[in-house]
Amino acid sequence: MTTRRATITDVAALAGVSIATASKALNGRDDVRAETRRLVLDAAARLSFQPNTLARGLLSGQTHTVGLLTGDMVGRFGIPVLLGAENAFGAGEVAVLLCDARGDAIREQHYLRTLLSRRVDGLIVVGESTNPRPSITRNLPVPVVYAYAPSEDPDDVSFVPDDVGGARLAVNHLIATGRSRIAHVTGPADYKAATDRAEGVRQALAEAGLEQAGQTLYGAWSQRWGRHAAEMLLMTDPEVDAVFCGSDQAAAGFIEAIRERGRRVPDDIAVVGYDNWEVLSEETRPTLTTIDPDLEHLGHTAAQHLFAAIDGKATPGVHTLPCRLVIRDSTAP
Amino acid sequence: MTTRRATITDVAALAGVSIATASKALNGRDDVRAETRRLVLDAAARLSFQPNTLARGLLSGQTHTVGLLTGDMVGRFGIPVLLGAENAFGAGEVAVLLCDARGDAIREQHYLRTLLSRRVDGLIVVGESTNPRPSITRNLPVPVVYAYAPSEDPDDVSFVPDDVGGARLAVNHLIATGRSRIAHVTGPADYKAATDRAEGVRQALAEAGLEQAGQTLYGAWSQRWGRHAAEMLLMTDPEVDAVFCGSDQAAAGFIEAIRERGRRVPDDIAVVGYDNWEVLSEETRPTLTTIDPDLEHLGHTAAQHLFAAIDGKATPGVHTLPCRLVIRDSTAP
DNA sequence: CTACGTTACGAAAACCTTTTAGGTGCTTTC
DNA sequence: GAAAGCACCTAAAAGGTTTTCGTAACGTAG
Repeated sequence: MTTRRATITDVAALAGVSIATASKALNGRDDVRAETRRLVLDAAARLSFQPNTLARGLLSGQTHTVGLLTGDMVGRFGIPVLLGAENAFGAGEVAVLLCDARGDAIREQHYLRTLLSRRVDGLIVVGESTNPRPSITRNLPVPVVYAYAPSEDPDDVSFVPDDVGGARLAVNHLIATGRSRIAHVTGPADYKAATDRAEGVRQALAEAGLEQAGQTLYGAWSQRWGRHAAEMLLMTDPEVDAVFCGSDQAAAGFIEAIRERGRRVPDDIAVVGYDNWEVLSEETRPTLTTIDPDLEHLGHTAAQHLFAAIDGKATPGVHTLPCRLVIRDSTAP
Repeated sequence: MTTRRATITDVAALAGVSIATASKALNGRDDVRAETRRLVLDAAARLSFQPNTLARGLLSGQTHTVGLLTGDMVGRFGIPVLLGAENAFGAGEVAVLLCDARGDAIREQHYLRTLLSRRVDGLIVVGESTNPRPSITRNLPVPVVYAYAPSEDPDDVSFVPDDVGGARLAVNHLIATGRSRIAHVTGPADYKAATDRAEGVRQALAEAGLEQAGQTLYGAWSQRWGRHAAEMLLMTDPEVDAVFCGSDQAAAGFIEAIRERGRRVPDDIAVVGYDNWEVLSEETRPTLTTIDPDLEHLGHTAAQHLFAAIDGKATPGVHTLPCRLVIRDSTAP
């Protein structure tokens, strides 16, 4: 099994040429006769030669490798971002070094050193919430792009989903389907995602000249909170005809609870969720209209801008990426 | 920002010693006076020197990098395995190159070449189901470990969860809490996970001298199927007093459907799920007793055995790792 | 004083590839 | 017939680090 791997020297020797010629033949450069090239290629194939990327990188200073530093991969939101990024890199012949710091700043520093000593060409930092996070860009010899969680430093390059816009999409859809008593149930108030979405609700209702039904109910992202919020809302605002929930989980709980109390969805109350987490949004009864933050696309975009930054064309600032409305049965007319 | 990075030559020059001495000082070898070492370390710190891992790897032939080749990361099961592996590697100063082949054999070959040309020390292949997958080990110059999906070649090193044992755990728990009319609802019959669990059910019931309530119901892994199966089961075997579901999703649907038909959980019917997918198992009412396949541990173990294989101590064969029973309210006595 | 051992350091080779700067033999041009 | 141009190839350097071996200085034993 572990026979020494063939080097370009072996290939050159077998082909009967110098290593310089072998290199040129293998890399498709001209200055080499067609017949000679065939000779070299044959030799390479016979030895199943694979160029040593390390040597190449050592020479060129470019490793075609990027570091993917995630704060906490256990959560649900980092994964699609990571996936989109990996996809974009893979297509560009760039390899991805994965580092999960697990929310530990010490570990993050450690990984950062590791990545730099491996001479990555760039870094992408994926957060688990949209709350801004400390910048690591200072004094770094490589470009950095932040995805999902933006950097606290506005001069860094960050990509975040447009939570305000997503909420507006949801509310406008509810208005368009004839609802006018619209409530908002969402996650903890210390999540920027929650306050941003609440702001989007405010904007959309104001533009339509409508009053929000009750206060925004901040709680948790869970199904349990959705059930609880439903009970509260049916007591305080019984005439509500639509609810926009800040997560699909809350929406699922909400639907479950109001169904048990005999309200029909969407006939009595229309419900919109957030995240388009399909294991939930396609399994509720009725299936759930929701906002898809398009995280895979976000990861992809972040990766592409990292490429640009590596080529010296950075685009500083916090870039906001649009969400999509996915209409299902919980708001059907 | 992009000032040239310091090399060991710069450090040596600043410290006024040769690069050989600098190297020895930095790597903690003896043959260097304490005072000289301090000089070198100071110089390194002042230049914020970071050794170039590429150069080191080129020389030693060891890159301290492993490839993580996943078949399809979109799914739910690969992620925890990957996480466990990443964790084990990170602790061992080994970096992880992440490649998601997205179920495409061509892409997998491409990634494989990439990884080999980057001179990874080893490879870990993470599958998305427990169905055996084609081996890639043939003629590879580095060791490979398969996690979750075993290799078709029994001489390879594979780690899989013990689905038979997990099912036995579930059924024995039901028997221990006094149930005797136990049914089994699970996923598609072309999943080894489904047939293995069905076999575990058969074994546990046989050992206890009990008959299974009805046939094993093969269907899907979804909530929808759980609901559907509940309706079928209440028709054909109304006296059933416990159900073991092959997934938490099916169990959630099952509970929902029988609650709507007035059966109480666990009083009338006890329910056990599979996967311990906490967003579901802790949100059902009542919360769900389930089998935790301990996938993070599986990934961790696979990584450790890859280390061993790199050191020449491979452990061929398919290794089966135990699952854990997590008791919650859906089976409480 | 010679022979030898020890300690601390330096010179140079090695790892593998790409690129630069020639070099050789041939054909074309005036 | 000489100069110039062309096509094809090679030697050597460069990239950053580790390691092996050599060397110098110094002390100790004979």
